[in-house]
Amino acid sequence: MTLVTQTTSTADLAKPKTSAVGAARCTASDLLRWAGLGDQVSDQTDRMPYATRRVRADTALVHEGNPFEYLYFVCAGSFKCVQVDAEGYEQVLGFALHADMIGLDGISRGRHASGAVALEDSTVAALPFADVMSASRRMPAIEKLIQRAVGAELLRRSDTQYLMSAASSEVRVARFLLHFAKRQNALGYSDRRIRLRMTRRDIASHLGVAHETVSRALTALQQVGGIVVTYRDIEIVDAKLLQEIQRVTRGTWKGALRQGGMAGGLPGAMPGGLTSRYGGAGSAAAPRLHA
Amino acid sequence: MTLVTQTTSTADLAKPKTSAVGAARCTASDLLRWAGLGDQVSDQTDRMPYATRRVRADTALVHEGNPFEYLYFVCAGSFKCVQVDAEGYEQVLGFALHADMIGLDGISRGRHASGAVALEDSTVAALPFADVMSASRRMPAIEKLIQRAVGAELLRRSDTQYLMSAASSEVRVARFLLHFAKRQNALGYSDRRIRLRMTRRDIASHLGVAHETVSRALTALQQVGGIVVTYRDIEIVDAKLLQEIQRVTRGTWKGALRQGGMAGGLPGAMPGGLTSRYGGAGSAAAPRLHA
DNA sequence: GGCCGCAGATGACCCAAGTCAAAGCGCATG
DNA sequence: CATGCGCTTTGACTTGGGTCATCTGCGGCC
Repeated sequence: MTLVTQTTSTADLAKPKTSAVGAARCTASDLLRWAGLGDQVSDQTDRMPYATRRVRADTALVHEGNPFEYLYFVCAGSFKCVQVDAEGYEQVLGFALHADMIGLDGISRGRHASGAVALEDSTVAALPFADVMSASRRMPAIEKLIQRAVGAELLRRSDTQYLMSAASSEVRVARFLLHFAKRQNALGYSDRRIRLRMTRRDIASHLGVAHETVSRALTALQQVGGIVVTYRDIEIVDAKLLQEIQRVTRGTWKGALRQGGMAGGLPGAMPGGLTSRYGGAGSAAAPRLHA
Repeated sequence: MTLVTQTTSTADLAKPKTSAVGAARCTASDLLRWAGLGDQVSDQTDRMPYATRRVRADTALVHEGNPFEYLYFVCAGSFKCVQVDAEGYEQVLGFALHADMIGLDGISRGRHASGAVALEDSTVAALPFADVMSASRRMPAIEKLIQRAVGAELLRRSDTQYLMSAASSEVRVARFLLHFAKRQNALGYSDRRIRLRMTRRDIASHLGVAHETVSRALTALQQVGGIVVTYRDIEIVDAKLLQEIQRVTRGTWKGALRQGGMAGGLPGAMPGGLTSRYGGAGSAAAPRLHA
């Protein structure tokens, strides 16, 4: 789904430079600090100014197919990385958060293999690739930064394949949430409260399911007491349960948890529930939103 | 599917060094030539000897979780890259062919995020990562080699996500075949005759479907005249048709080809055939392609 | 040479999830 | 403040493909 027509996004893409709504300067030291390599900062790293760009929500930072010139380091905000197929459908390859690198997939062919669209107003450092390479030859800290970025990117791709390898949609969603929480946690945020910046459609595309299915899966996970959903705010109330669900690659997790391991059984609100499809008998305390 | 128990593969994994059935030496020049960068060879690149290892079919070159020390360059043969999940199921992340690099995903954490198992008797060059990095600092050709390897790896991952983003299993298989043919072609082999070294299960795992479904999809693609299947030898007899099928991301390709574009309809060998499951009311003029 | 085991193909059955439809809500815009 | 569009959720219906089961054929092994 998510047929790309002339939505706001694409409309904005048309205007060349609109996406940059501001510019500033930062140095390699800033990069290192942002990347959590603050201890590697030396005085020489300070003499490497790079431009930063502000990118408004829903505008493209990188266009698929455009020449590869810059690597972008996410200083603030978040992006979705997308490919549009021949039929015009948008495939979400992944999400780039703070301290992630965007554009690495342009290295091999000199053209960006995927596009990047801001999910919120964001700031990136634009690093001319040639400069980065020469800098990394001179400065070990920069080399390390690049290595880490590349490694992280590869890991993210593996993780995505892991997400999509799950048979059940609820398992995919559970994995996505846990994975997302872990990434947020690594950035210093809570690992219990997830603030999703992307739509259900984006998540669905990323997981390879229909967007309605994502909705249903979230509802189901909420009904068994694993999470509390408030629009794009997700609170993980039973990480252990999610972990159990997430482990199930084949078949339905209900069966697996029932008979097999499952530490402490299912939490409170579910006696014989989950019958019909997703909890059937409903009940389970009318989950008010807007907590 | 593909529950990893004590199969031959795993049994072999147990024995430490068994996988290496031979060793030899090669130089950086050899690497560059293998990688198609022969014109970059200079006399200084000759002074970099690396060990090569022979890996027997069904034995592991890299074990998931083991310390990351070497990058492996595939000199001959092919591998499957796998992750084993908590339940013991094997997920095939991708296939490494001649001139591909194995082990890059160990960079970020210092441990291999995935394993690699030889699909046939193969030969790799084992490159100590530290050496590679220092060499690339001194020799632009090596730096380029690494860059290309990283870029190629990232592209392969994108391609995999593209494979798995297709809704229909037949489309996934069509994409896989075309993708595989293209890779073989880039290595100088025919782009019409595909010699699969992996089992249907491996393919199925890679595509995220059941292995029976891969069988059925191959049969279906054969019945519409797109390919001819002889065990693990696949001949692409109508690339154009496969291309059309491959484009369809959502829904069934039959519908899409019927009504929509589809250059010339379906080829000869299907009068009323494919009725039961795969073709429905048939009809709609069956003009041959093969333009 | 005969046996065993695994790869592959195919049929039968059924359910998870895709598709279509509709309704509520929120946010942006004029 | 009114309007409208898109995000989200939920229901009903349909089906692709997962699962289970069987059969064949090839290859390795004793």
